[in-house]
Amino acid sequence: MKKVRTRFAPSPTGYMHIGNLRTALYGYLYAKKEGGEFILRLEDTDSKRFVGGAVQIIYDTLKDAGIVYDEGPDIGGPCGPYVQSERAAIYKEYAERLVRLGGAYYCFCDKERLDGLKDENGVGRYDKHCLRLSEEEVKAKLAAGEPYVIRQNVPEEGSGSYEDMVYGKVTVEFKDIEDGILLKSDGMPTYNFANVVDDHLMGITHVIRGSEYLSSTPKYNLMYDAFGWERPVYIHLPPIMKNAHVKLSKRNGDASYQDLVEKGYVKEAIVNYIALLGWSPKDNREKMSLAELEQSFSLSGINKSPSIFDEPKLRWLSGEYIKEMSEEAFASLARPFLAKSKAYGKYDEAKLLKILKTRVEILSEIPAKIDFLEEYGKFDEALYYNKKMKSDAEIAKQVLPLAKALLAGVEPFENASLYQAMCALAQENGMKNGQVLWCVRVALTGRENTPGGASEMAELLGRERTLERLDAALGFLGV
RNA sequence: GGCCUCAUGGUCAAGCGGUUAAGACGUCGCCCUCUCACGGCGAAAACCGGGGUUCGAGUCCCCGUGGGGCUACCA
Repeated sequence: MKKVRTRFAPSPTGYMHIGNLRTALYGYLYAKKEGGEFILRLEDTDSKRFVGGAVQIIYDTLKDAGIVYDEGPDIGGPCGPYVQSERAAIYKEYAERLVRLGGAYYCFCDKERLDGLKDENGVGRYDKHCLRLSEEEVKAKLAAGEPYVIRQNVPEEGSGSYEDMVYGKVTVEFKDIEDGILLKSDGMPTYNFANVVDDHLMGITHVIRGSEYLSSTPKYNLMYDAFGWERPVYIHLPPIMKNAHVKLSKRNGDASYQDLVEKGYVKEAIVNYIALLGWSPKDNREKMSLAELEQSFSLSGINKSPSIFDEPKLRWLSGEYIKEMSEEAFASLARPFLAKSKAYGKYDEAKLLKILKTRVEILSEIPAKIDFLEEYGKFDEALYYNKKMKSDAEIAKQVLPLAKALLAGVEPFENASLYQAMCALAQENGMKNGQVLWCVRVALTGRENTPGGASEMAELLGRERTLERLDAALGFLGV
């Protein structure tokens, strides 16, 4: 059995979007699962689309996501170079060979003639005009230095079929395929050609790519056949959609991997989530580490239909990862976001992290959750009202002075003892625990919702600030 | 327009001729509870339509409808 070799062949034209990452992930997972190799190749044959920095983003993203390749531009390998723009001579040689084999031909048609072939809707295929040129004519034109391209010679009759691992049998009539350009006039190959040559030369056994190539695969097979090369196994992936009609893409400003990380989604959750977009394991598990994915990945679990990227679910997964994370791991992930809060550095970090851990799903929620520690000012008395607690501003006027006196002396000034003391206070005054606790919490924070109860908030603020705020709250109430 | 392809709750997604049509997210309700959250329990919610095939169809076939893709000297 031949060793499995898969590849991820992105075009460095910008950010790495989720769909791209998933293609890379599946290629990686399949190779790992089969004990094979995963290769990174850069498809930069279109100089017009080159975007500076895009290559680095690809390296960084893969590395960050834990997708490691065995061969690639930056690490080398036996089939290099792994950058198509550095392989121009190779494509030229193979294109010429394909011409000799009858699978392609030189074409000297200019733009005007080509445009003339199209109808008012811009539809119309090449008419094989230059295929009829004699060998001498071609030689003469070449010698005269006329610009040319090399076109694929697609049969006018018959059809091509192949068995896709996820979509099953796909057949396309040759008459529906145009004689596409393989080698451009600038000497660079088009994707259609480079991809075939490279996949063969790099020993790729399984081609994993988006479904947009489903119907053009027969023409690639025509080339494999003409060269006498073994066709790879094809695995086409359904698209990931932004909504029912639009594919997820950076062009639309949709979330890229980097964006998601910056928003504070846990990386492992992102990888986990995109693995589940278009694929599911036999046992239907959802939360899986990369290592687990490597174990359970299977082609048979790949779906055919497009799936919509659902941020709420990713959010949930991210929260799951946070909850089961160690304190230390959470601390290091949370710190940069903690630093964005005004409260940063002014409170016991361990205590902050503790109350945050079960309340945060994405790290960027952190600042807003603790800003009340530093943002405090007059607030609406209506906050004291709570039907279930049976509390309101009037109750607060009674509770707060008592609480202030009490809290001045509680030792230690910690959650448990504070809670106990406040409950005792409630009892002594014939009140419900909630009446005291609710009022104190509101007085201390000025917020309807806070990441913890009255006693936790008090501990966090410390005695001094707690008493200050109680005073201030009393002042707001006009007491 | 032509060609390829897809179609189970709002979303992801099991199912691969016989099921009360899983599960997860989200939503809603209840419990826990010092708010929020966590945790626990529960509910609502789906086989695009029409023809076949079959004793029996979400599952197979055809047509329709709707979606996506390709139809570039882009990948």
